[in-house]
Amino acid sequence: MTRKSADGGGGRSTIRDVAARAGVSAATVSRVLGGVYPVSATTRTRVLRAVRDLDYVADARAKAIAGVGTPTLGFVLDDITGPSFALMAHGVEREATRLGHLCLVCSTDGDAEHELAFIETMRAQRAAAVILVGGSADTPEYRARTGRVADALAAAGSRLVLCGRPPLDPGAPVSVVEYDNEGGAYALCAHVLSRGHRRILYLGGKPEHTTAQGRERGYLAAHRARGVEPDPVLRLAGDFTRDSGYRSMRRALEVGLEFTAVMAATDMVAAGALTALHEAGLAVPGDISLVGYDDIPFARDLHPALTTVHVPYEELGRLAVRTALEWGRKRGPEASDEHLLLGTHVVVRDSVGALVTSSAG
Amino acid sequence: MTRKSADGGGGRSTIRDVAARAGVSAATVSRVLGGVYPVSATTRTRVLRAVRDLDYVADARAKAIAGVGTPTLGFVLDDITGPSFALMAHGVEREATRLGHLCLVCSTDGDAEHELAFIETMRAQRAAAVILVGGSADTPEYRARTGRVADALAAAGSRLVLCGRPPLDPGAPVSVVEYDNEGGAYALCAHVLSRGHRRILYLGGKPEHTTAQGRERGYLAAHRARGVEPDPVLRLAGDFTRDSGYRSMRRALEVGLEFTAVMAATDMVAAGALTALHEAGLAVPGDISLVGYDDIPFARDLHPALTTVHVPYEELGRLAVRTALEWGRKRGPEASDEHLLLGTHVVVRDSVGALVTSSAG
DNA sequence: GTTCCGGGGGAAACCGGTTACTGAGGTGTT
DNA sequence: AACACCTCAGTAACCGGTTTCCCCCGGAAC
Repeated sequence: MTRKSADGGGGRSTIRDVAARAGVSAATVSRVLGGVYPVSATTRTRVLRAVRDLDYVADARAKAIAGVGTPTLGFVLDDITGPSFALMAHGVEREATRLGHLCLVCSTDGDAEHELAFIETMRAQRAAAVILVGGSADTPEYRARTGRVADALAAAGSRLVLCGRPPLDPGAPVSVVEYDNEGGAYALCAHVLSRGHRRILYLGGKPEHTTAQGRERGYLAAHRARGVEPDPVLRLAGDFTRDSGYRSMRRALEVGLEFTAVMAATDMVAAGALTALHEAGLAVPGDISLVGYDDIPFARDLHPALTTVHVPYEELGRLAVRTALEWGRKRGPEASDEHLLLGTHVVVRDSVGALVTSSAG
Repeated sequence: MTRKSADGGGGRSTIRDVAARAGVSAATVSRVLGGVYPVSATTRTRVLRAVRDLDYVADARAKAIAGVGTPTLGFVLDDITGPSFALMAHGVEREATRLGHLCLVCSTDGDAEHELAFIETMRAQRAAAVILVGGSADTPEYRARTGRVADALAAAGSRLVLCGRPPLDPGAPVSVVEYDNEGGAYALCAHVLSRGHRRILYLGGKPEHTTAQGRERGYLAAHRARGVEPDPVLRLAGDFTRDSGYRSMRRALEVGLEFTAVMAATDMVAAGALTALHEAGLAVPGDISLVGYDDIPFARDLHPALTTVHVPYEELGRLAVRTALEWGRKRGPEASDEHLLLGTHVVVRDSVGALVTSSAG
């Protein structure tokens, strides 16, 4: 018994098995399944019968190689566990399947090496596009290497999309869909400053991380626009996790830093910081004001509800795939490298109080 | 100029392009890249040179069809946005890539139709396994249909894995990796009862949802074990979102339900409920005690920190892929349908207080 | 100087599909 | 009755790889 088994439904059957069972050629089976080519009614039913009997499904890889496959799209993120990443991932996935694409996903845990490797895999998969979600370390080598894979992808007719990550060097064949990271931070910090605060503790991320950098820039710019020089002592590095916020806050309290407000780089960080503040017996916003960034769903369930910056993360993800796919369609003329910048807005809740100064300082 | 361009790096080149450029046959290129077959040093360098010049990467689909591809594994979840789903997804993804598999992902937003369609797509992709993550509506038709796709997958040498979802009818060729949903709820509820509470409001999920059912069973069983008959009025349906918790809690308060503690079906629901309680001026746990389920990272940042049930979600995801893949390996002998049940434990924080009754009730 | 051996590489078959080309058979027109 | 035309199905080439089979050629052994 060869592997060309004609058993009823048992095992992976090929189009030839179906053809044999229906007493026709493989081409005919393909045509019946494919749709448009004229096939007589009796043949069609015989073929469909065989297909059903064998529970046949055409091999998608073979179809793909023949040029009629479901297109695929790869996307990479740091860690699906982060709420804002999850939101973007959701947007990407929803829009991709809406447009009939499959999603290959990979998380890197911040490992640039791994990211590059995955992109290479996507190139091998002939993915229609690769979407890089979330910030990254921004070293010159990194930009150069990412630029190179962007070139490789472009040469293969694919496309690299940066989603929520700043552009590479100009000229790199990438599409960029990001939000106004710095502007959001600026507006948020301005809000805190407008309530009278002057010593605002900034709980940041990794110094080389682009998202952290953008938010810190906004923090600094808002200060300077008000004519207050931010104290460098008040800027703490960390990462974007809840635990980092908790630890940083505790340490700040222990070493006796002086501040009346805290601006956390993310809502997660803010959540950890809030817990540390509570544990220290400090009231928010009575004693200390606190703001976050991202407006994750949970932000409003913290106590007090967290004032933060809303970022249209899911929309960002959707736009990333739409951009990638549209680019692929109209490639011909002079497909300029798109760069979309979505707006953010601060959502004021209950976590920042007005600071009444005894005198006009 | 035909499409067989031999340009330097520009565009998708085939193995034949590389062969032509290196002045060898396609077979030789394949052998150089493949590894083991003896190839002379000079030929090897010539081929590698051509590969580099053309920036050639073998088409993964073609390799797959020839039987030497990177295996793929599909996984389906309700909504990546839910923290516990995200945790499982992370586990699945990490373990899959650790074992050298690619991940095709799809979220269904609870649409069973869509779930079935995706599984069919995975069958066409010849996925090594398909992992269904999270609960589902448990109707007889659903079990029957899922059983059928499980059969189809099994016939194709693939495998369906249910992760965090109860088994199908016995005999269905599926692997199950779940946690003790009911047991966790039982322990949690027992804890609340042990602090003196007798009227515990249960904020549940959709009645047909298996996860919701399991937790409710635990709630009921704990009551009965204590000899207290739970008041049906205290069981509210909803879904597993924060908003649902908020709304249900408000409504419960408005209609004047009497209770001294709240057991939310998930931490998300608990978070919404907590905010509603705060807004109503009720202290937790002073006036009302509150517990959740899932132990999502945020649970400890609520105020008060939430007592809840810890579920090893990430481990669950990892185990799901390991189970699936091991099954595929040892298929021969008498690959019994595995069923793993992971334990949970309640983590006591600050959200439930002791109820002092005026007299022994 | 033959024969034998084995290393290295090419031709061709194969994986599982699609599709351009070809041709058989039936119908309609003059 | 002859011819054109249309419908439908089969043959074969192709997609981009891998692998089997076979041959050629150089060196060692006799």
